[in-house]
Amino acid sequence: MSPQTSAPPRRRRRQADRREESRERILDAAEALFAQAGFEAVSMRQIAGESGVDTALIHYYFGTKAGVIDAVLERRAEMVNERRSVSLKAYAKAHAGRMTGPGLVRAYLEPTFSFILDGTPGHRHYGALIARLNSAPVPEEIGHDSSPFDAVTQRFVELLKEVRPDCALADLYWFYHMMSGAITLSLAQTGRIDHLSGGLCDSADAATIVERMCEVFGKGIEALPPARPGGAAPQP
Amino acid sequence: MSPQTSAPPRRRRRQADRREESRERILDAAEALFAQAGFEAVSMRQIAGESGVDTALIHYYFGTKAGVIDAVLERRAEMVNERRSVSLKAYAKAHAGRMTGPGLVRAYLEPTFSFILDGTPGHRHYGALIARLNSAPVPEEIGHDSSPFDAVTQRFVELLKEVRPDCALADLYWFYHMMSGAITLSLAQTGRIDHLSGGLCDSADAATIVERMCEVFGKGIEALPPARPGGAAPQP
DNA sequence: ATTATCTATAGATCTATAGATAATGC
DNA sequence: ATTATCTATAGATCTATAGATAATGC
Repeated sequence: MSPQTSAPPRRRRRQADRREESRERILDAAEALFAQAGFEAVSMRQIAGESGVDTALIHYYFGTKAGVIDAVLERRAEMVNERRSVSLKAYAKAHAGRMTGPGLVRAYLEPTFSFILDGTPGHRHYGALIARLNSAPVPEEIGHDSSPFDAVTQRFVELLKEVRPDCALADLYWFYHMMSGAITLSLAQTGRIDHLSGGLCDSADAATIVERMCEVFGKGIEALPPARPGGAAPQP
Repeated sequence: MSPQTSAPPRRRRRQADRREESRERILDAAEALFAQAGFEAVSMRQIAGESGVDTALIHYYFGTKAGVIDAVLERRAEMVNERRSVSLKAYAKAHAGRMTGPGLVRAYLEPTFSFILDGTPGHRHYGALIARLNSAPVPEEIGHDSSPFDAVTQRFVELLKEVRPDCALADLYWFYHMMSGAITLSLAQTGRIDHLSGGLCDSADAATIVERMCEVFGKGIEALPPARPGGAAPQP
């Protein structure tokens, strides 16, 4: 049944292909190891061992260890970000003037969870890695130029403001902060909630997490207080 | 103005005091460094340097590097946990039969935030450290026997069940998971929300965080769905 | 006599690079 | 001629311990 009939359809791989394959193998291994043990706990030798190349080759492609994690993050960051951005834009357009808390929350969460938790093992490792980075102080030398993410976040807060125009901006940022914490812990996939719940919860069940988060945060945003006159004056 | 008049009131410190002081200095330095950079990124030499002792002394007191972080965590864990436990018990007793979402959430959050975020710098470093550990896979070799924390968490979920007896237990665990994420990110004190909000939010403002969380999660718990007949049957 | 602390160092890493070699590209 | 890959190693760590020394305790 093997299609050995015709001449081998793909000839010896070209350099560009081998290059790309080696780079990907290195990044896959690094992504998994960094997610599992943290950047500092992983050695170049381990990455080399896991990916079946020599440490010298990793340096050849990525320069330094910091270069490796930068490449790991860059490889997926733009796609997540782009999906979030598109989803928010679509929701805002389709529901202009009648956006709801749960609807807006879902527009933000859906692409995140479906891309990362429902993706390949590599995507899940990436999620666990950014959860780690997100819980560390911001100027962490390595990777993580957060500016593209920040733009989408600002847009999300602007839309929150349309759902709750009476709220102080600071409180909407706090609301985002809470959601962000819940997202981060979910992407971390630590297995703690599975253990705590005696198996009732499954960290990998992205659909359920999204539903519960839409409910809780969609309703929760209604509970934010209206801007207090004593507080910082909303911009006129 | 210096009270040089009387003979030095405290005589040469005894061994037990010096021992304790050295241990504390080491733990303080380690706590701060681990919180800032993560366990693996910190060397025994750094801890020694920061605390003004030799690396050999750290090994003398704590055996290994893992022993150091164990001691760092143990030093504060019980107090946080005890405070949470007492607070929950008091709330449950005072409001038996008429507990509310916001009230119960506050009973859980208050001791956590007032103890850690409003404590000494050491307490805040401890908060940032457990935030890091919380975002890492669970069997992390080091420290963190979570069982005492787990007991209080289980109690909290039981009380949630009294507020929302119609909910599936799994969904109450998911609710706890979301809260836990928001707590974790708050304790991490990464400064991201301060930056994102252009200074409108202050990560160190424990009182505001607690208020907003009580509002959002106190209301949010109302949004959880009632147990679905198709789902796992609630225990009779 | 015991305990706290320091000196010195073994032994095992780890990152990074220089330089050789083999394959592909033109 | 260029590019991918390996060999070998320099140089800088890092954890941990053995053994000496100084102070306290009894």
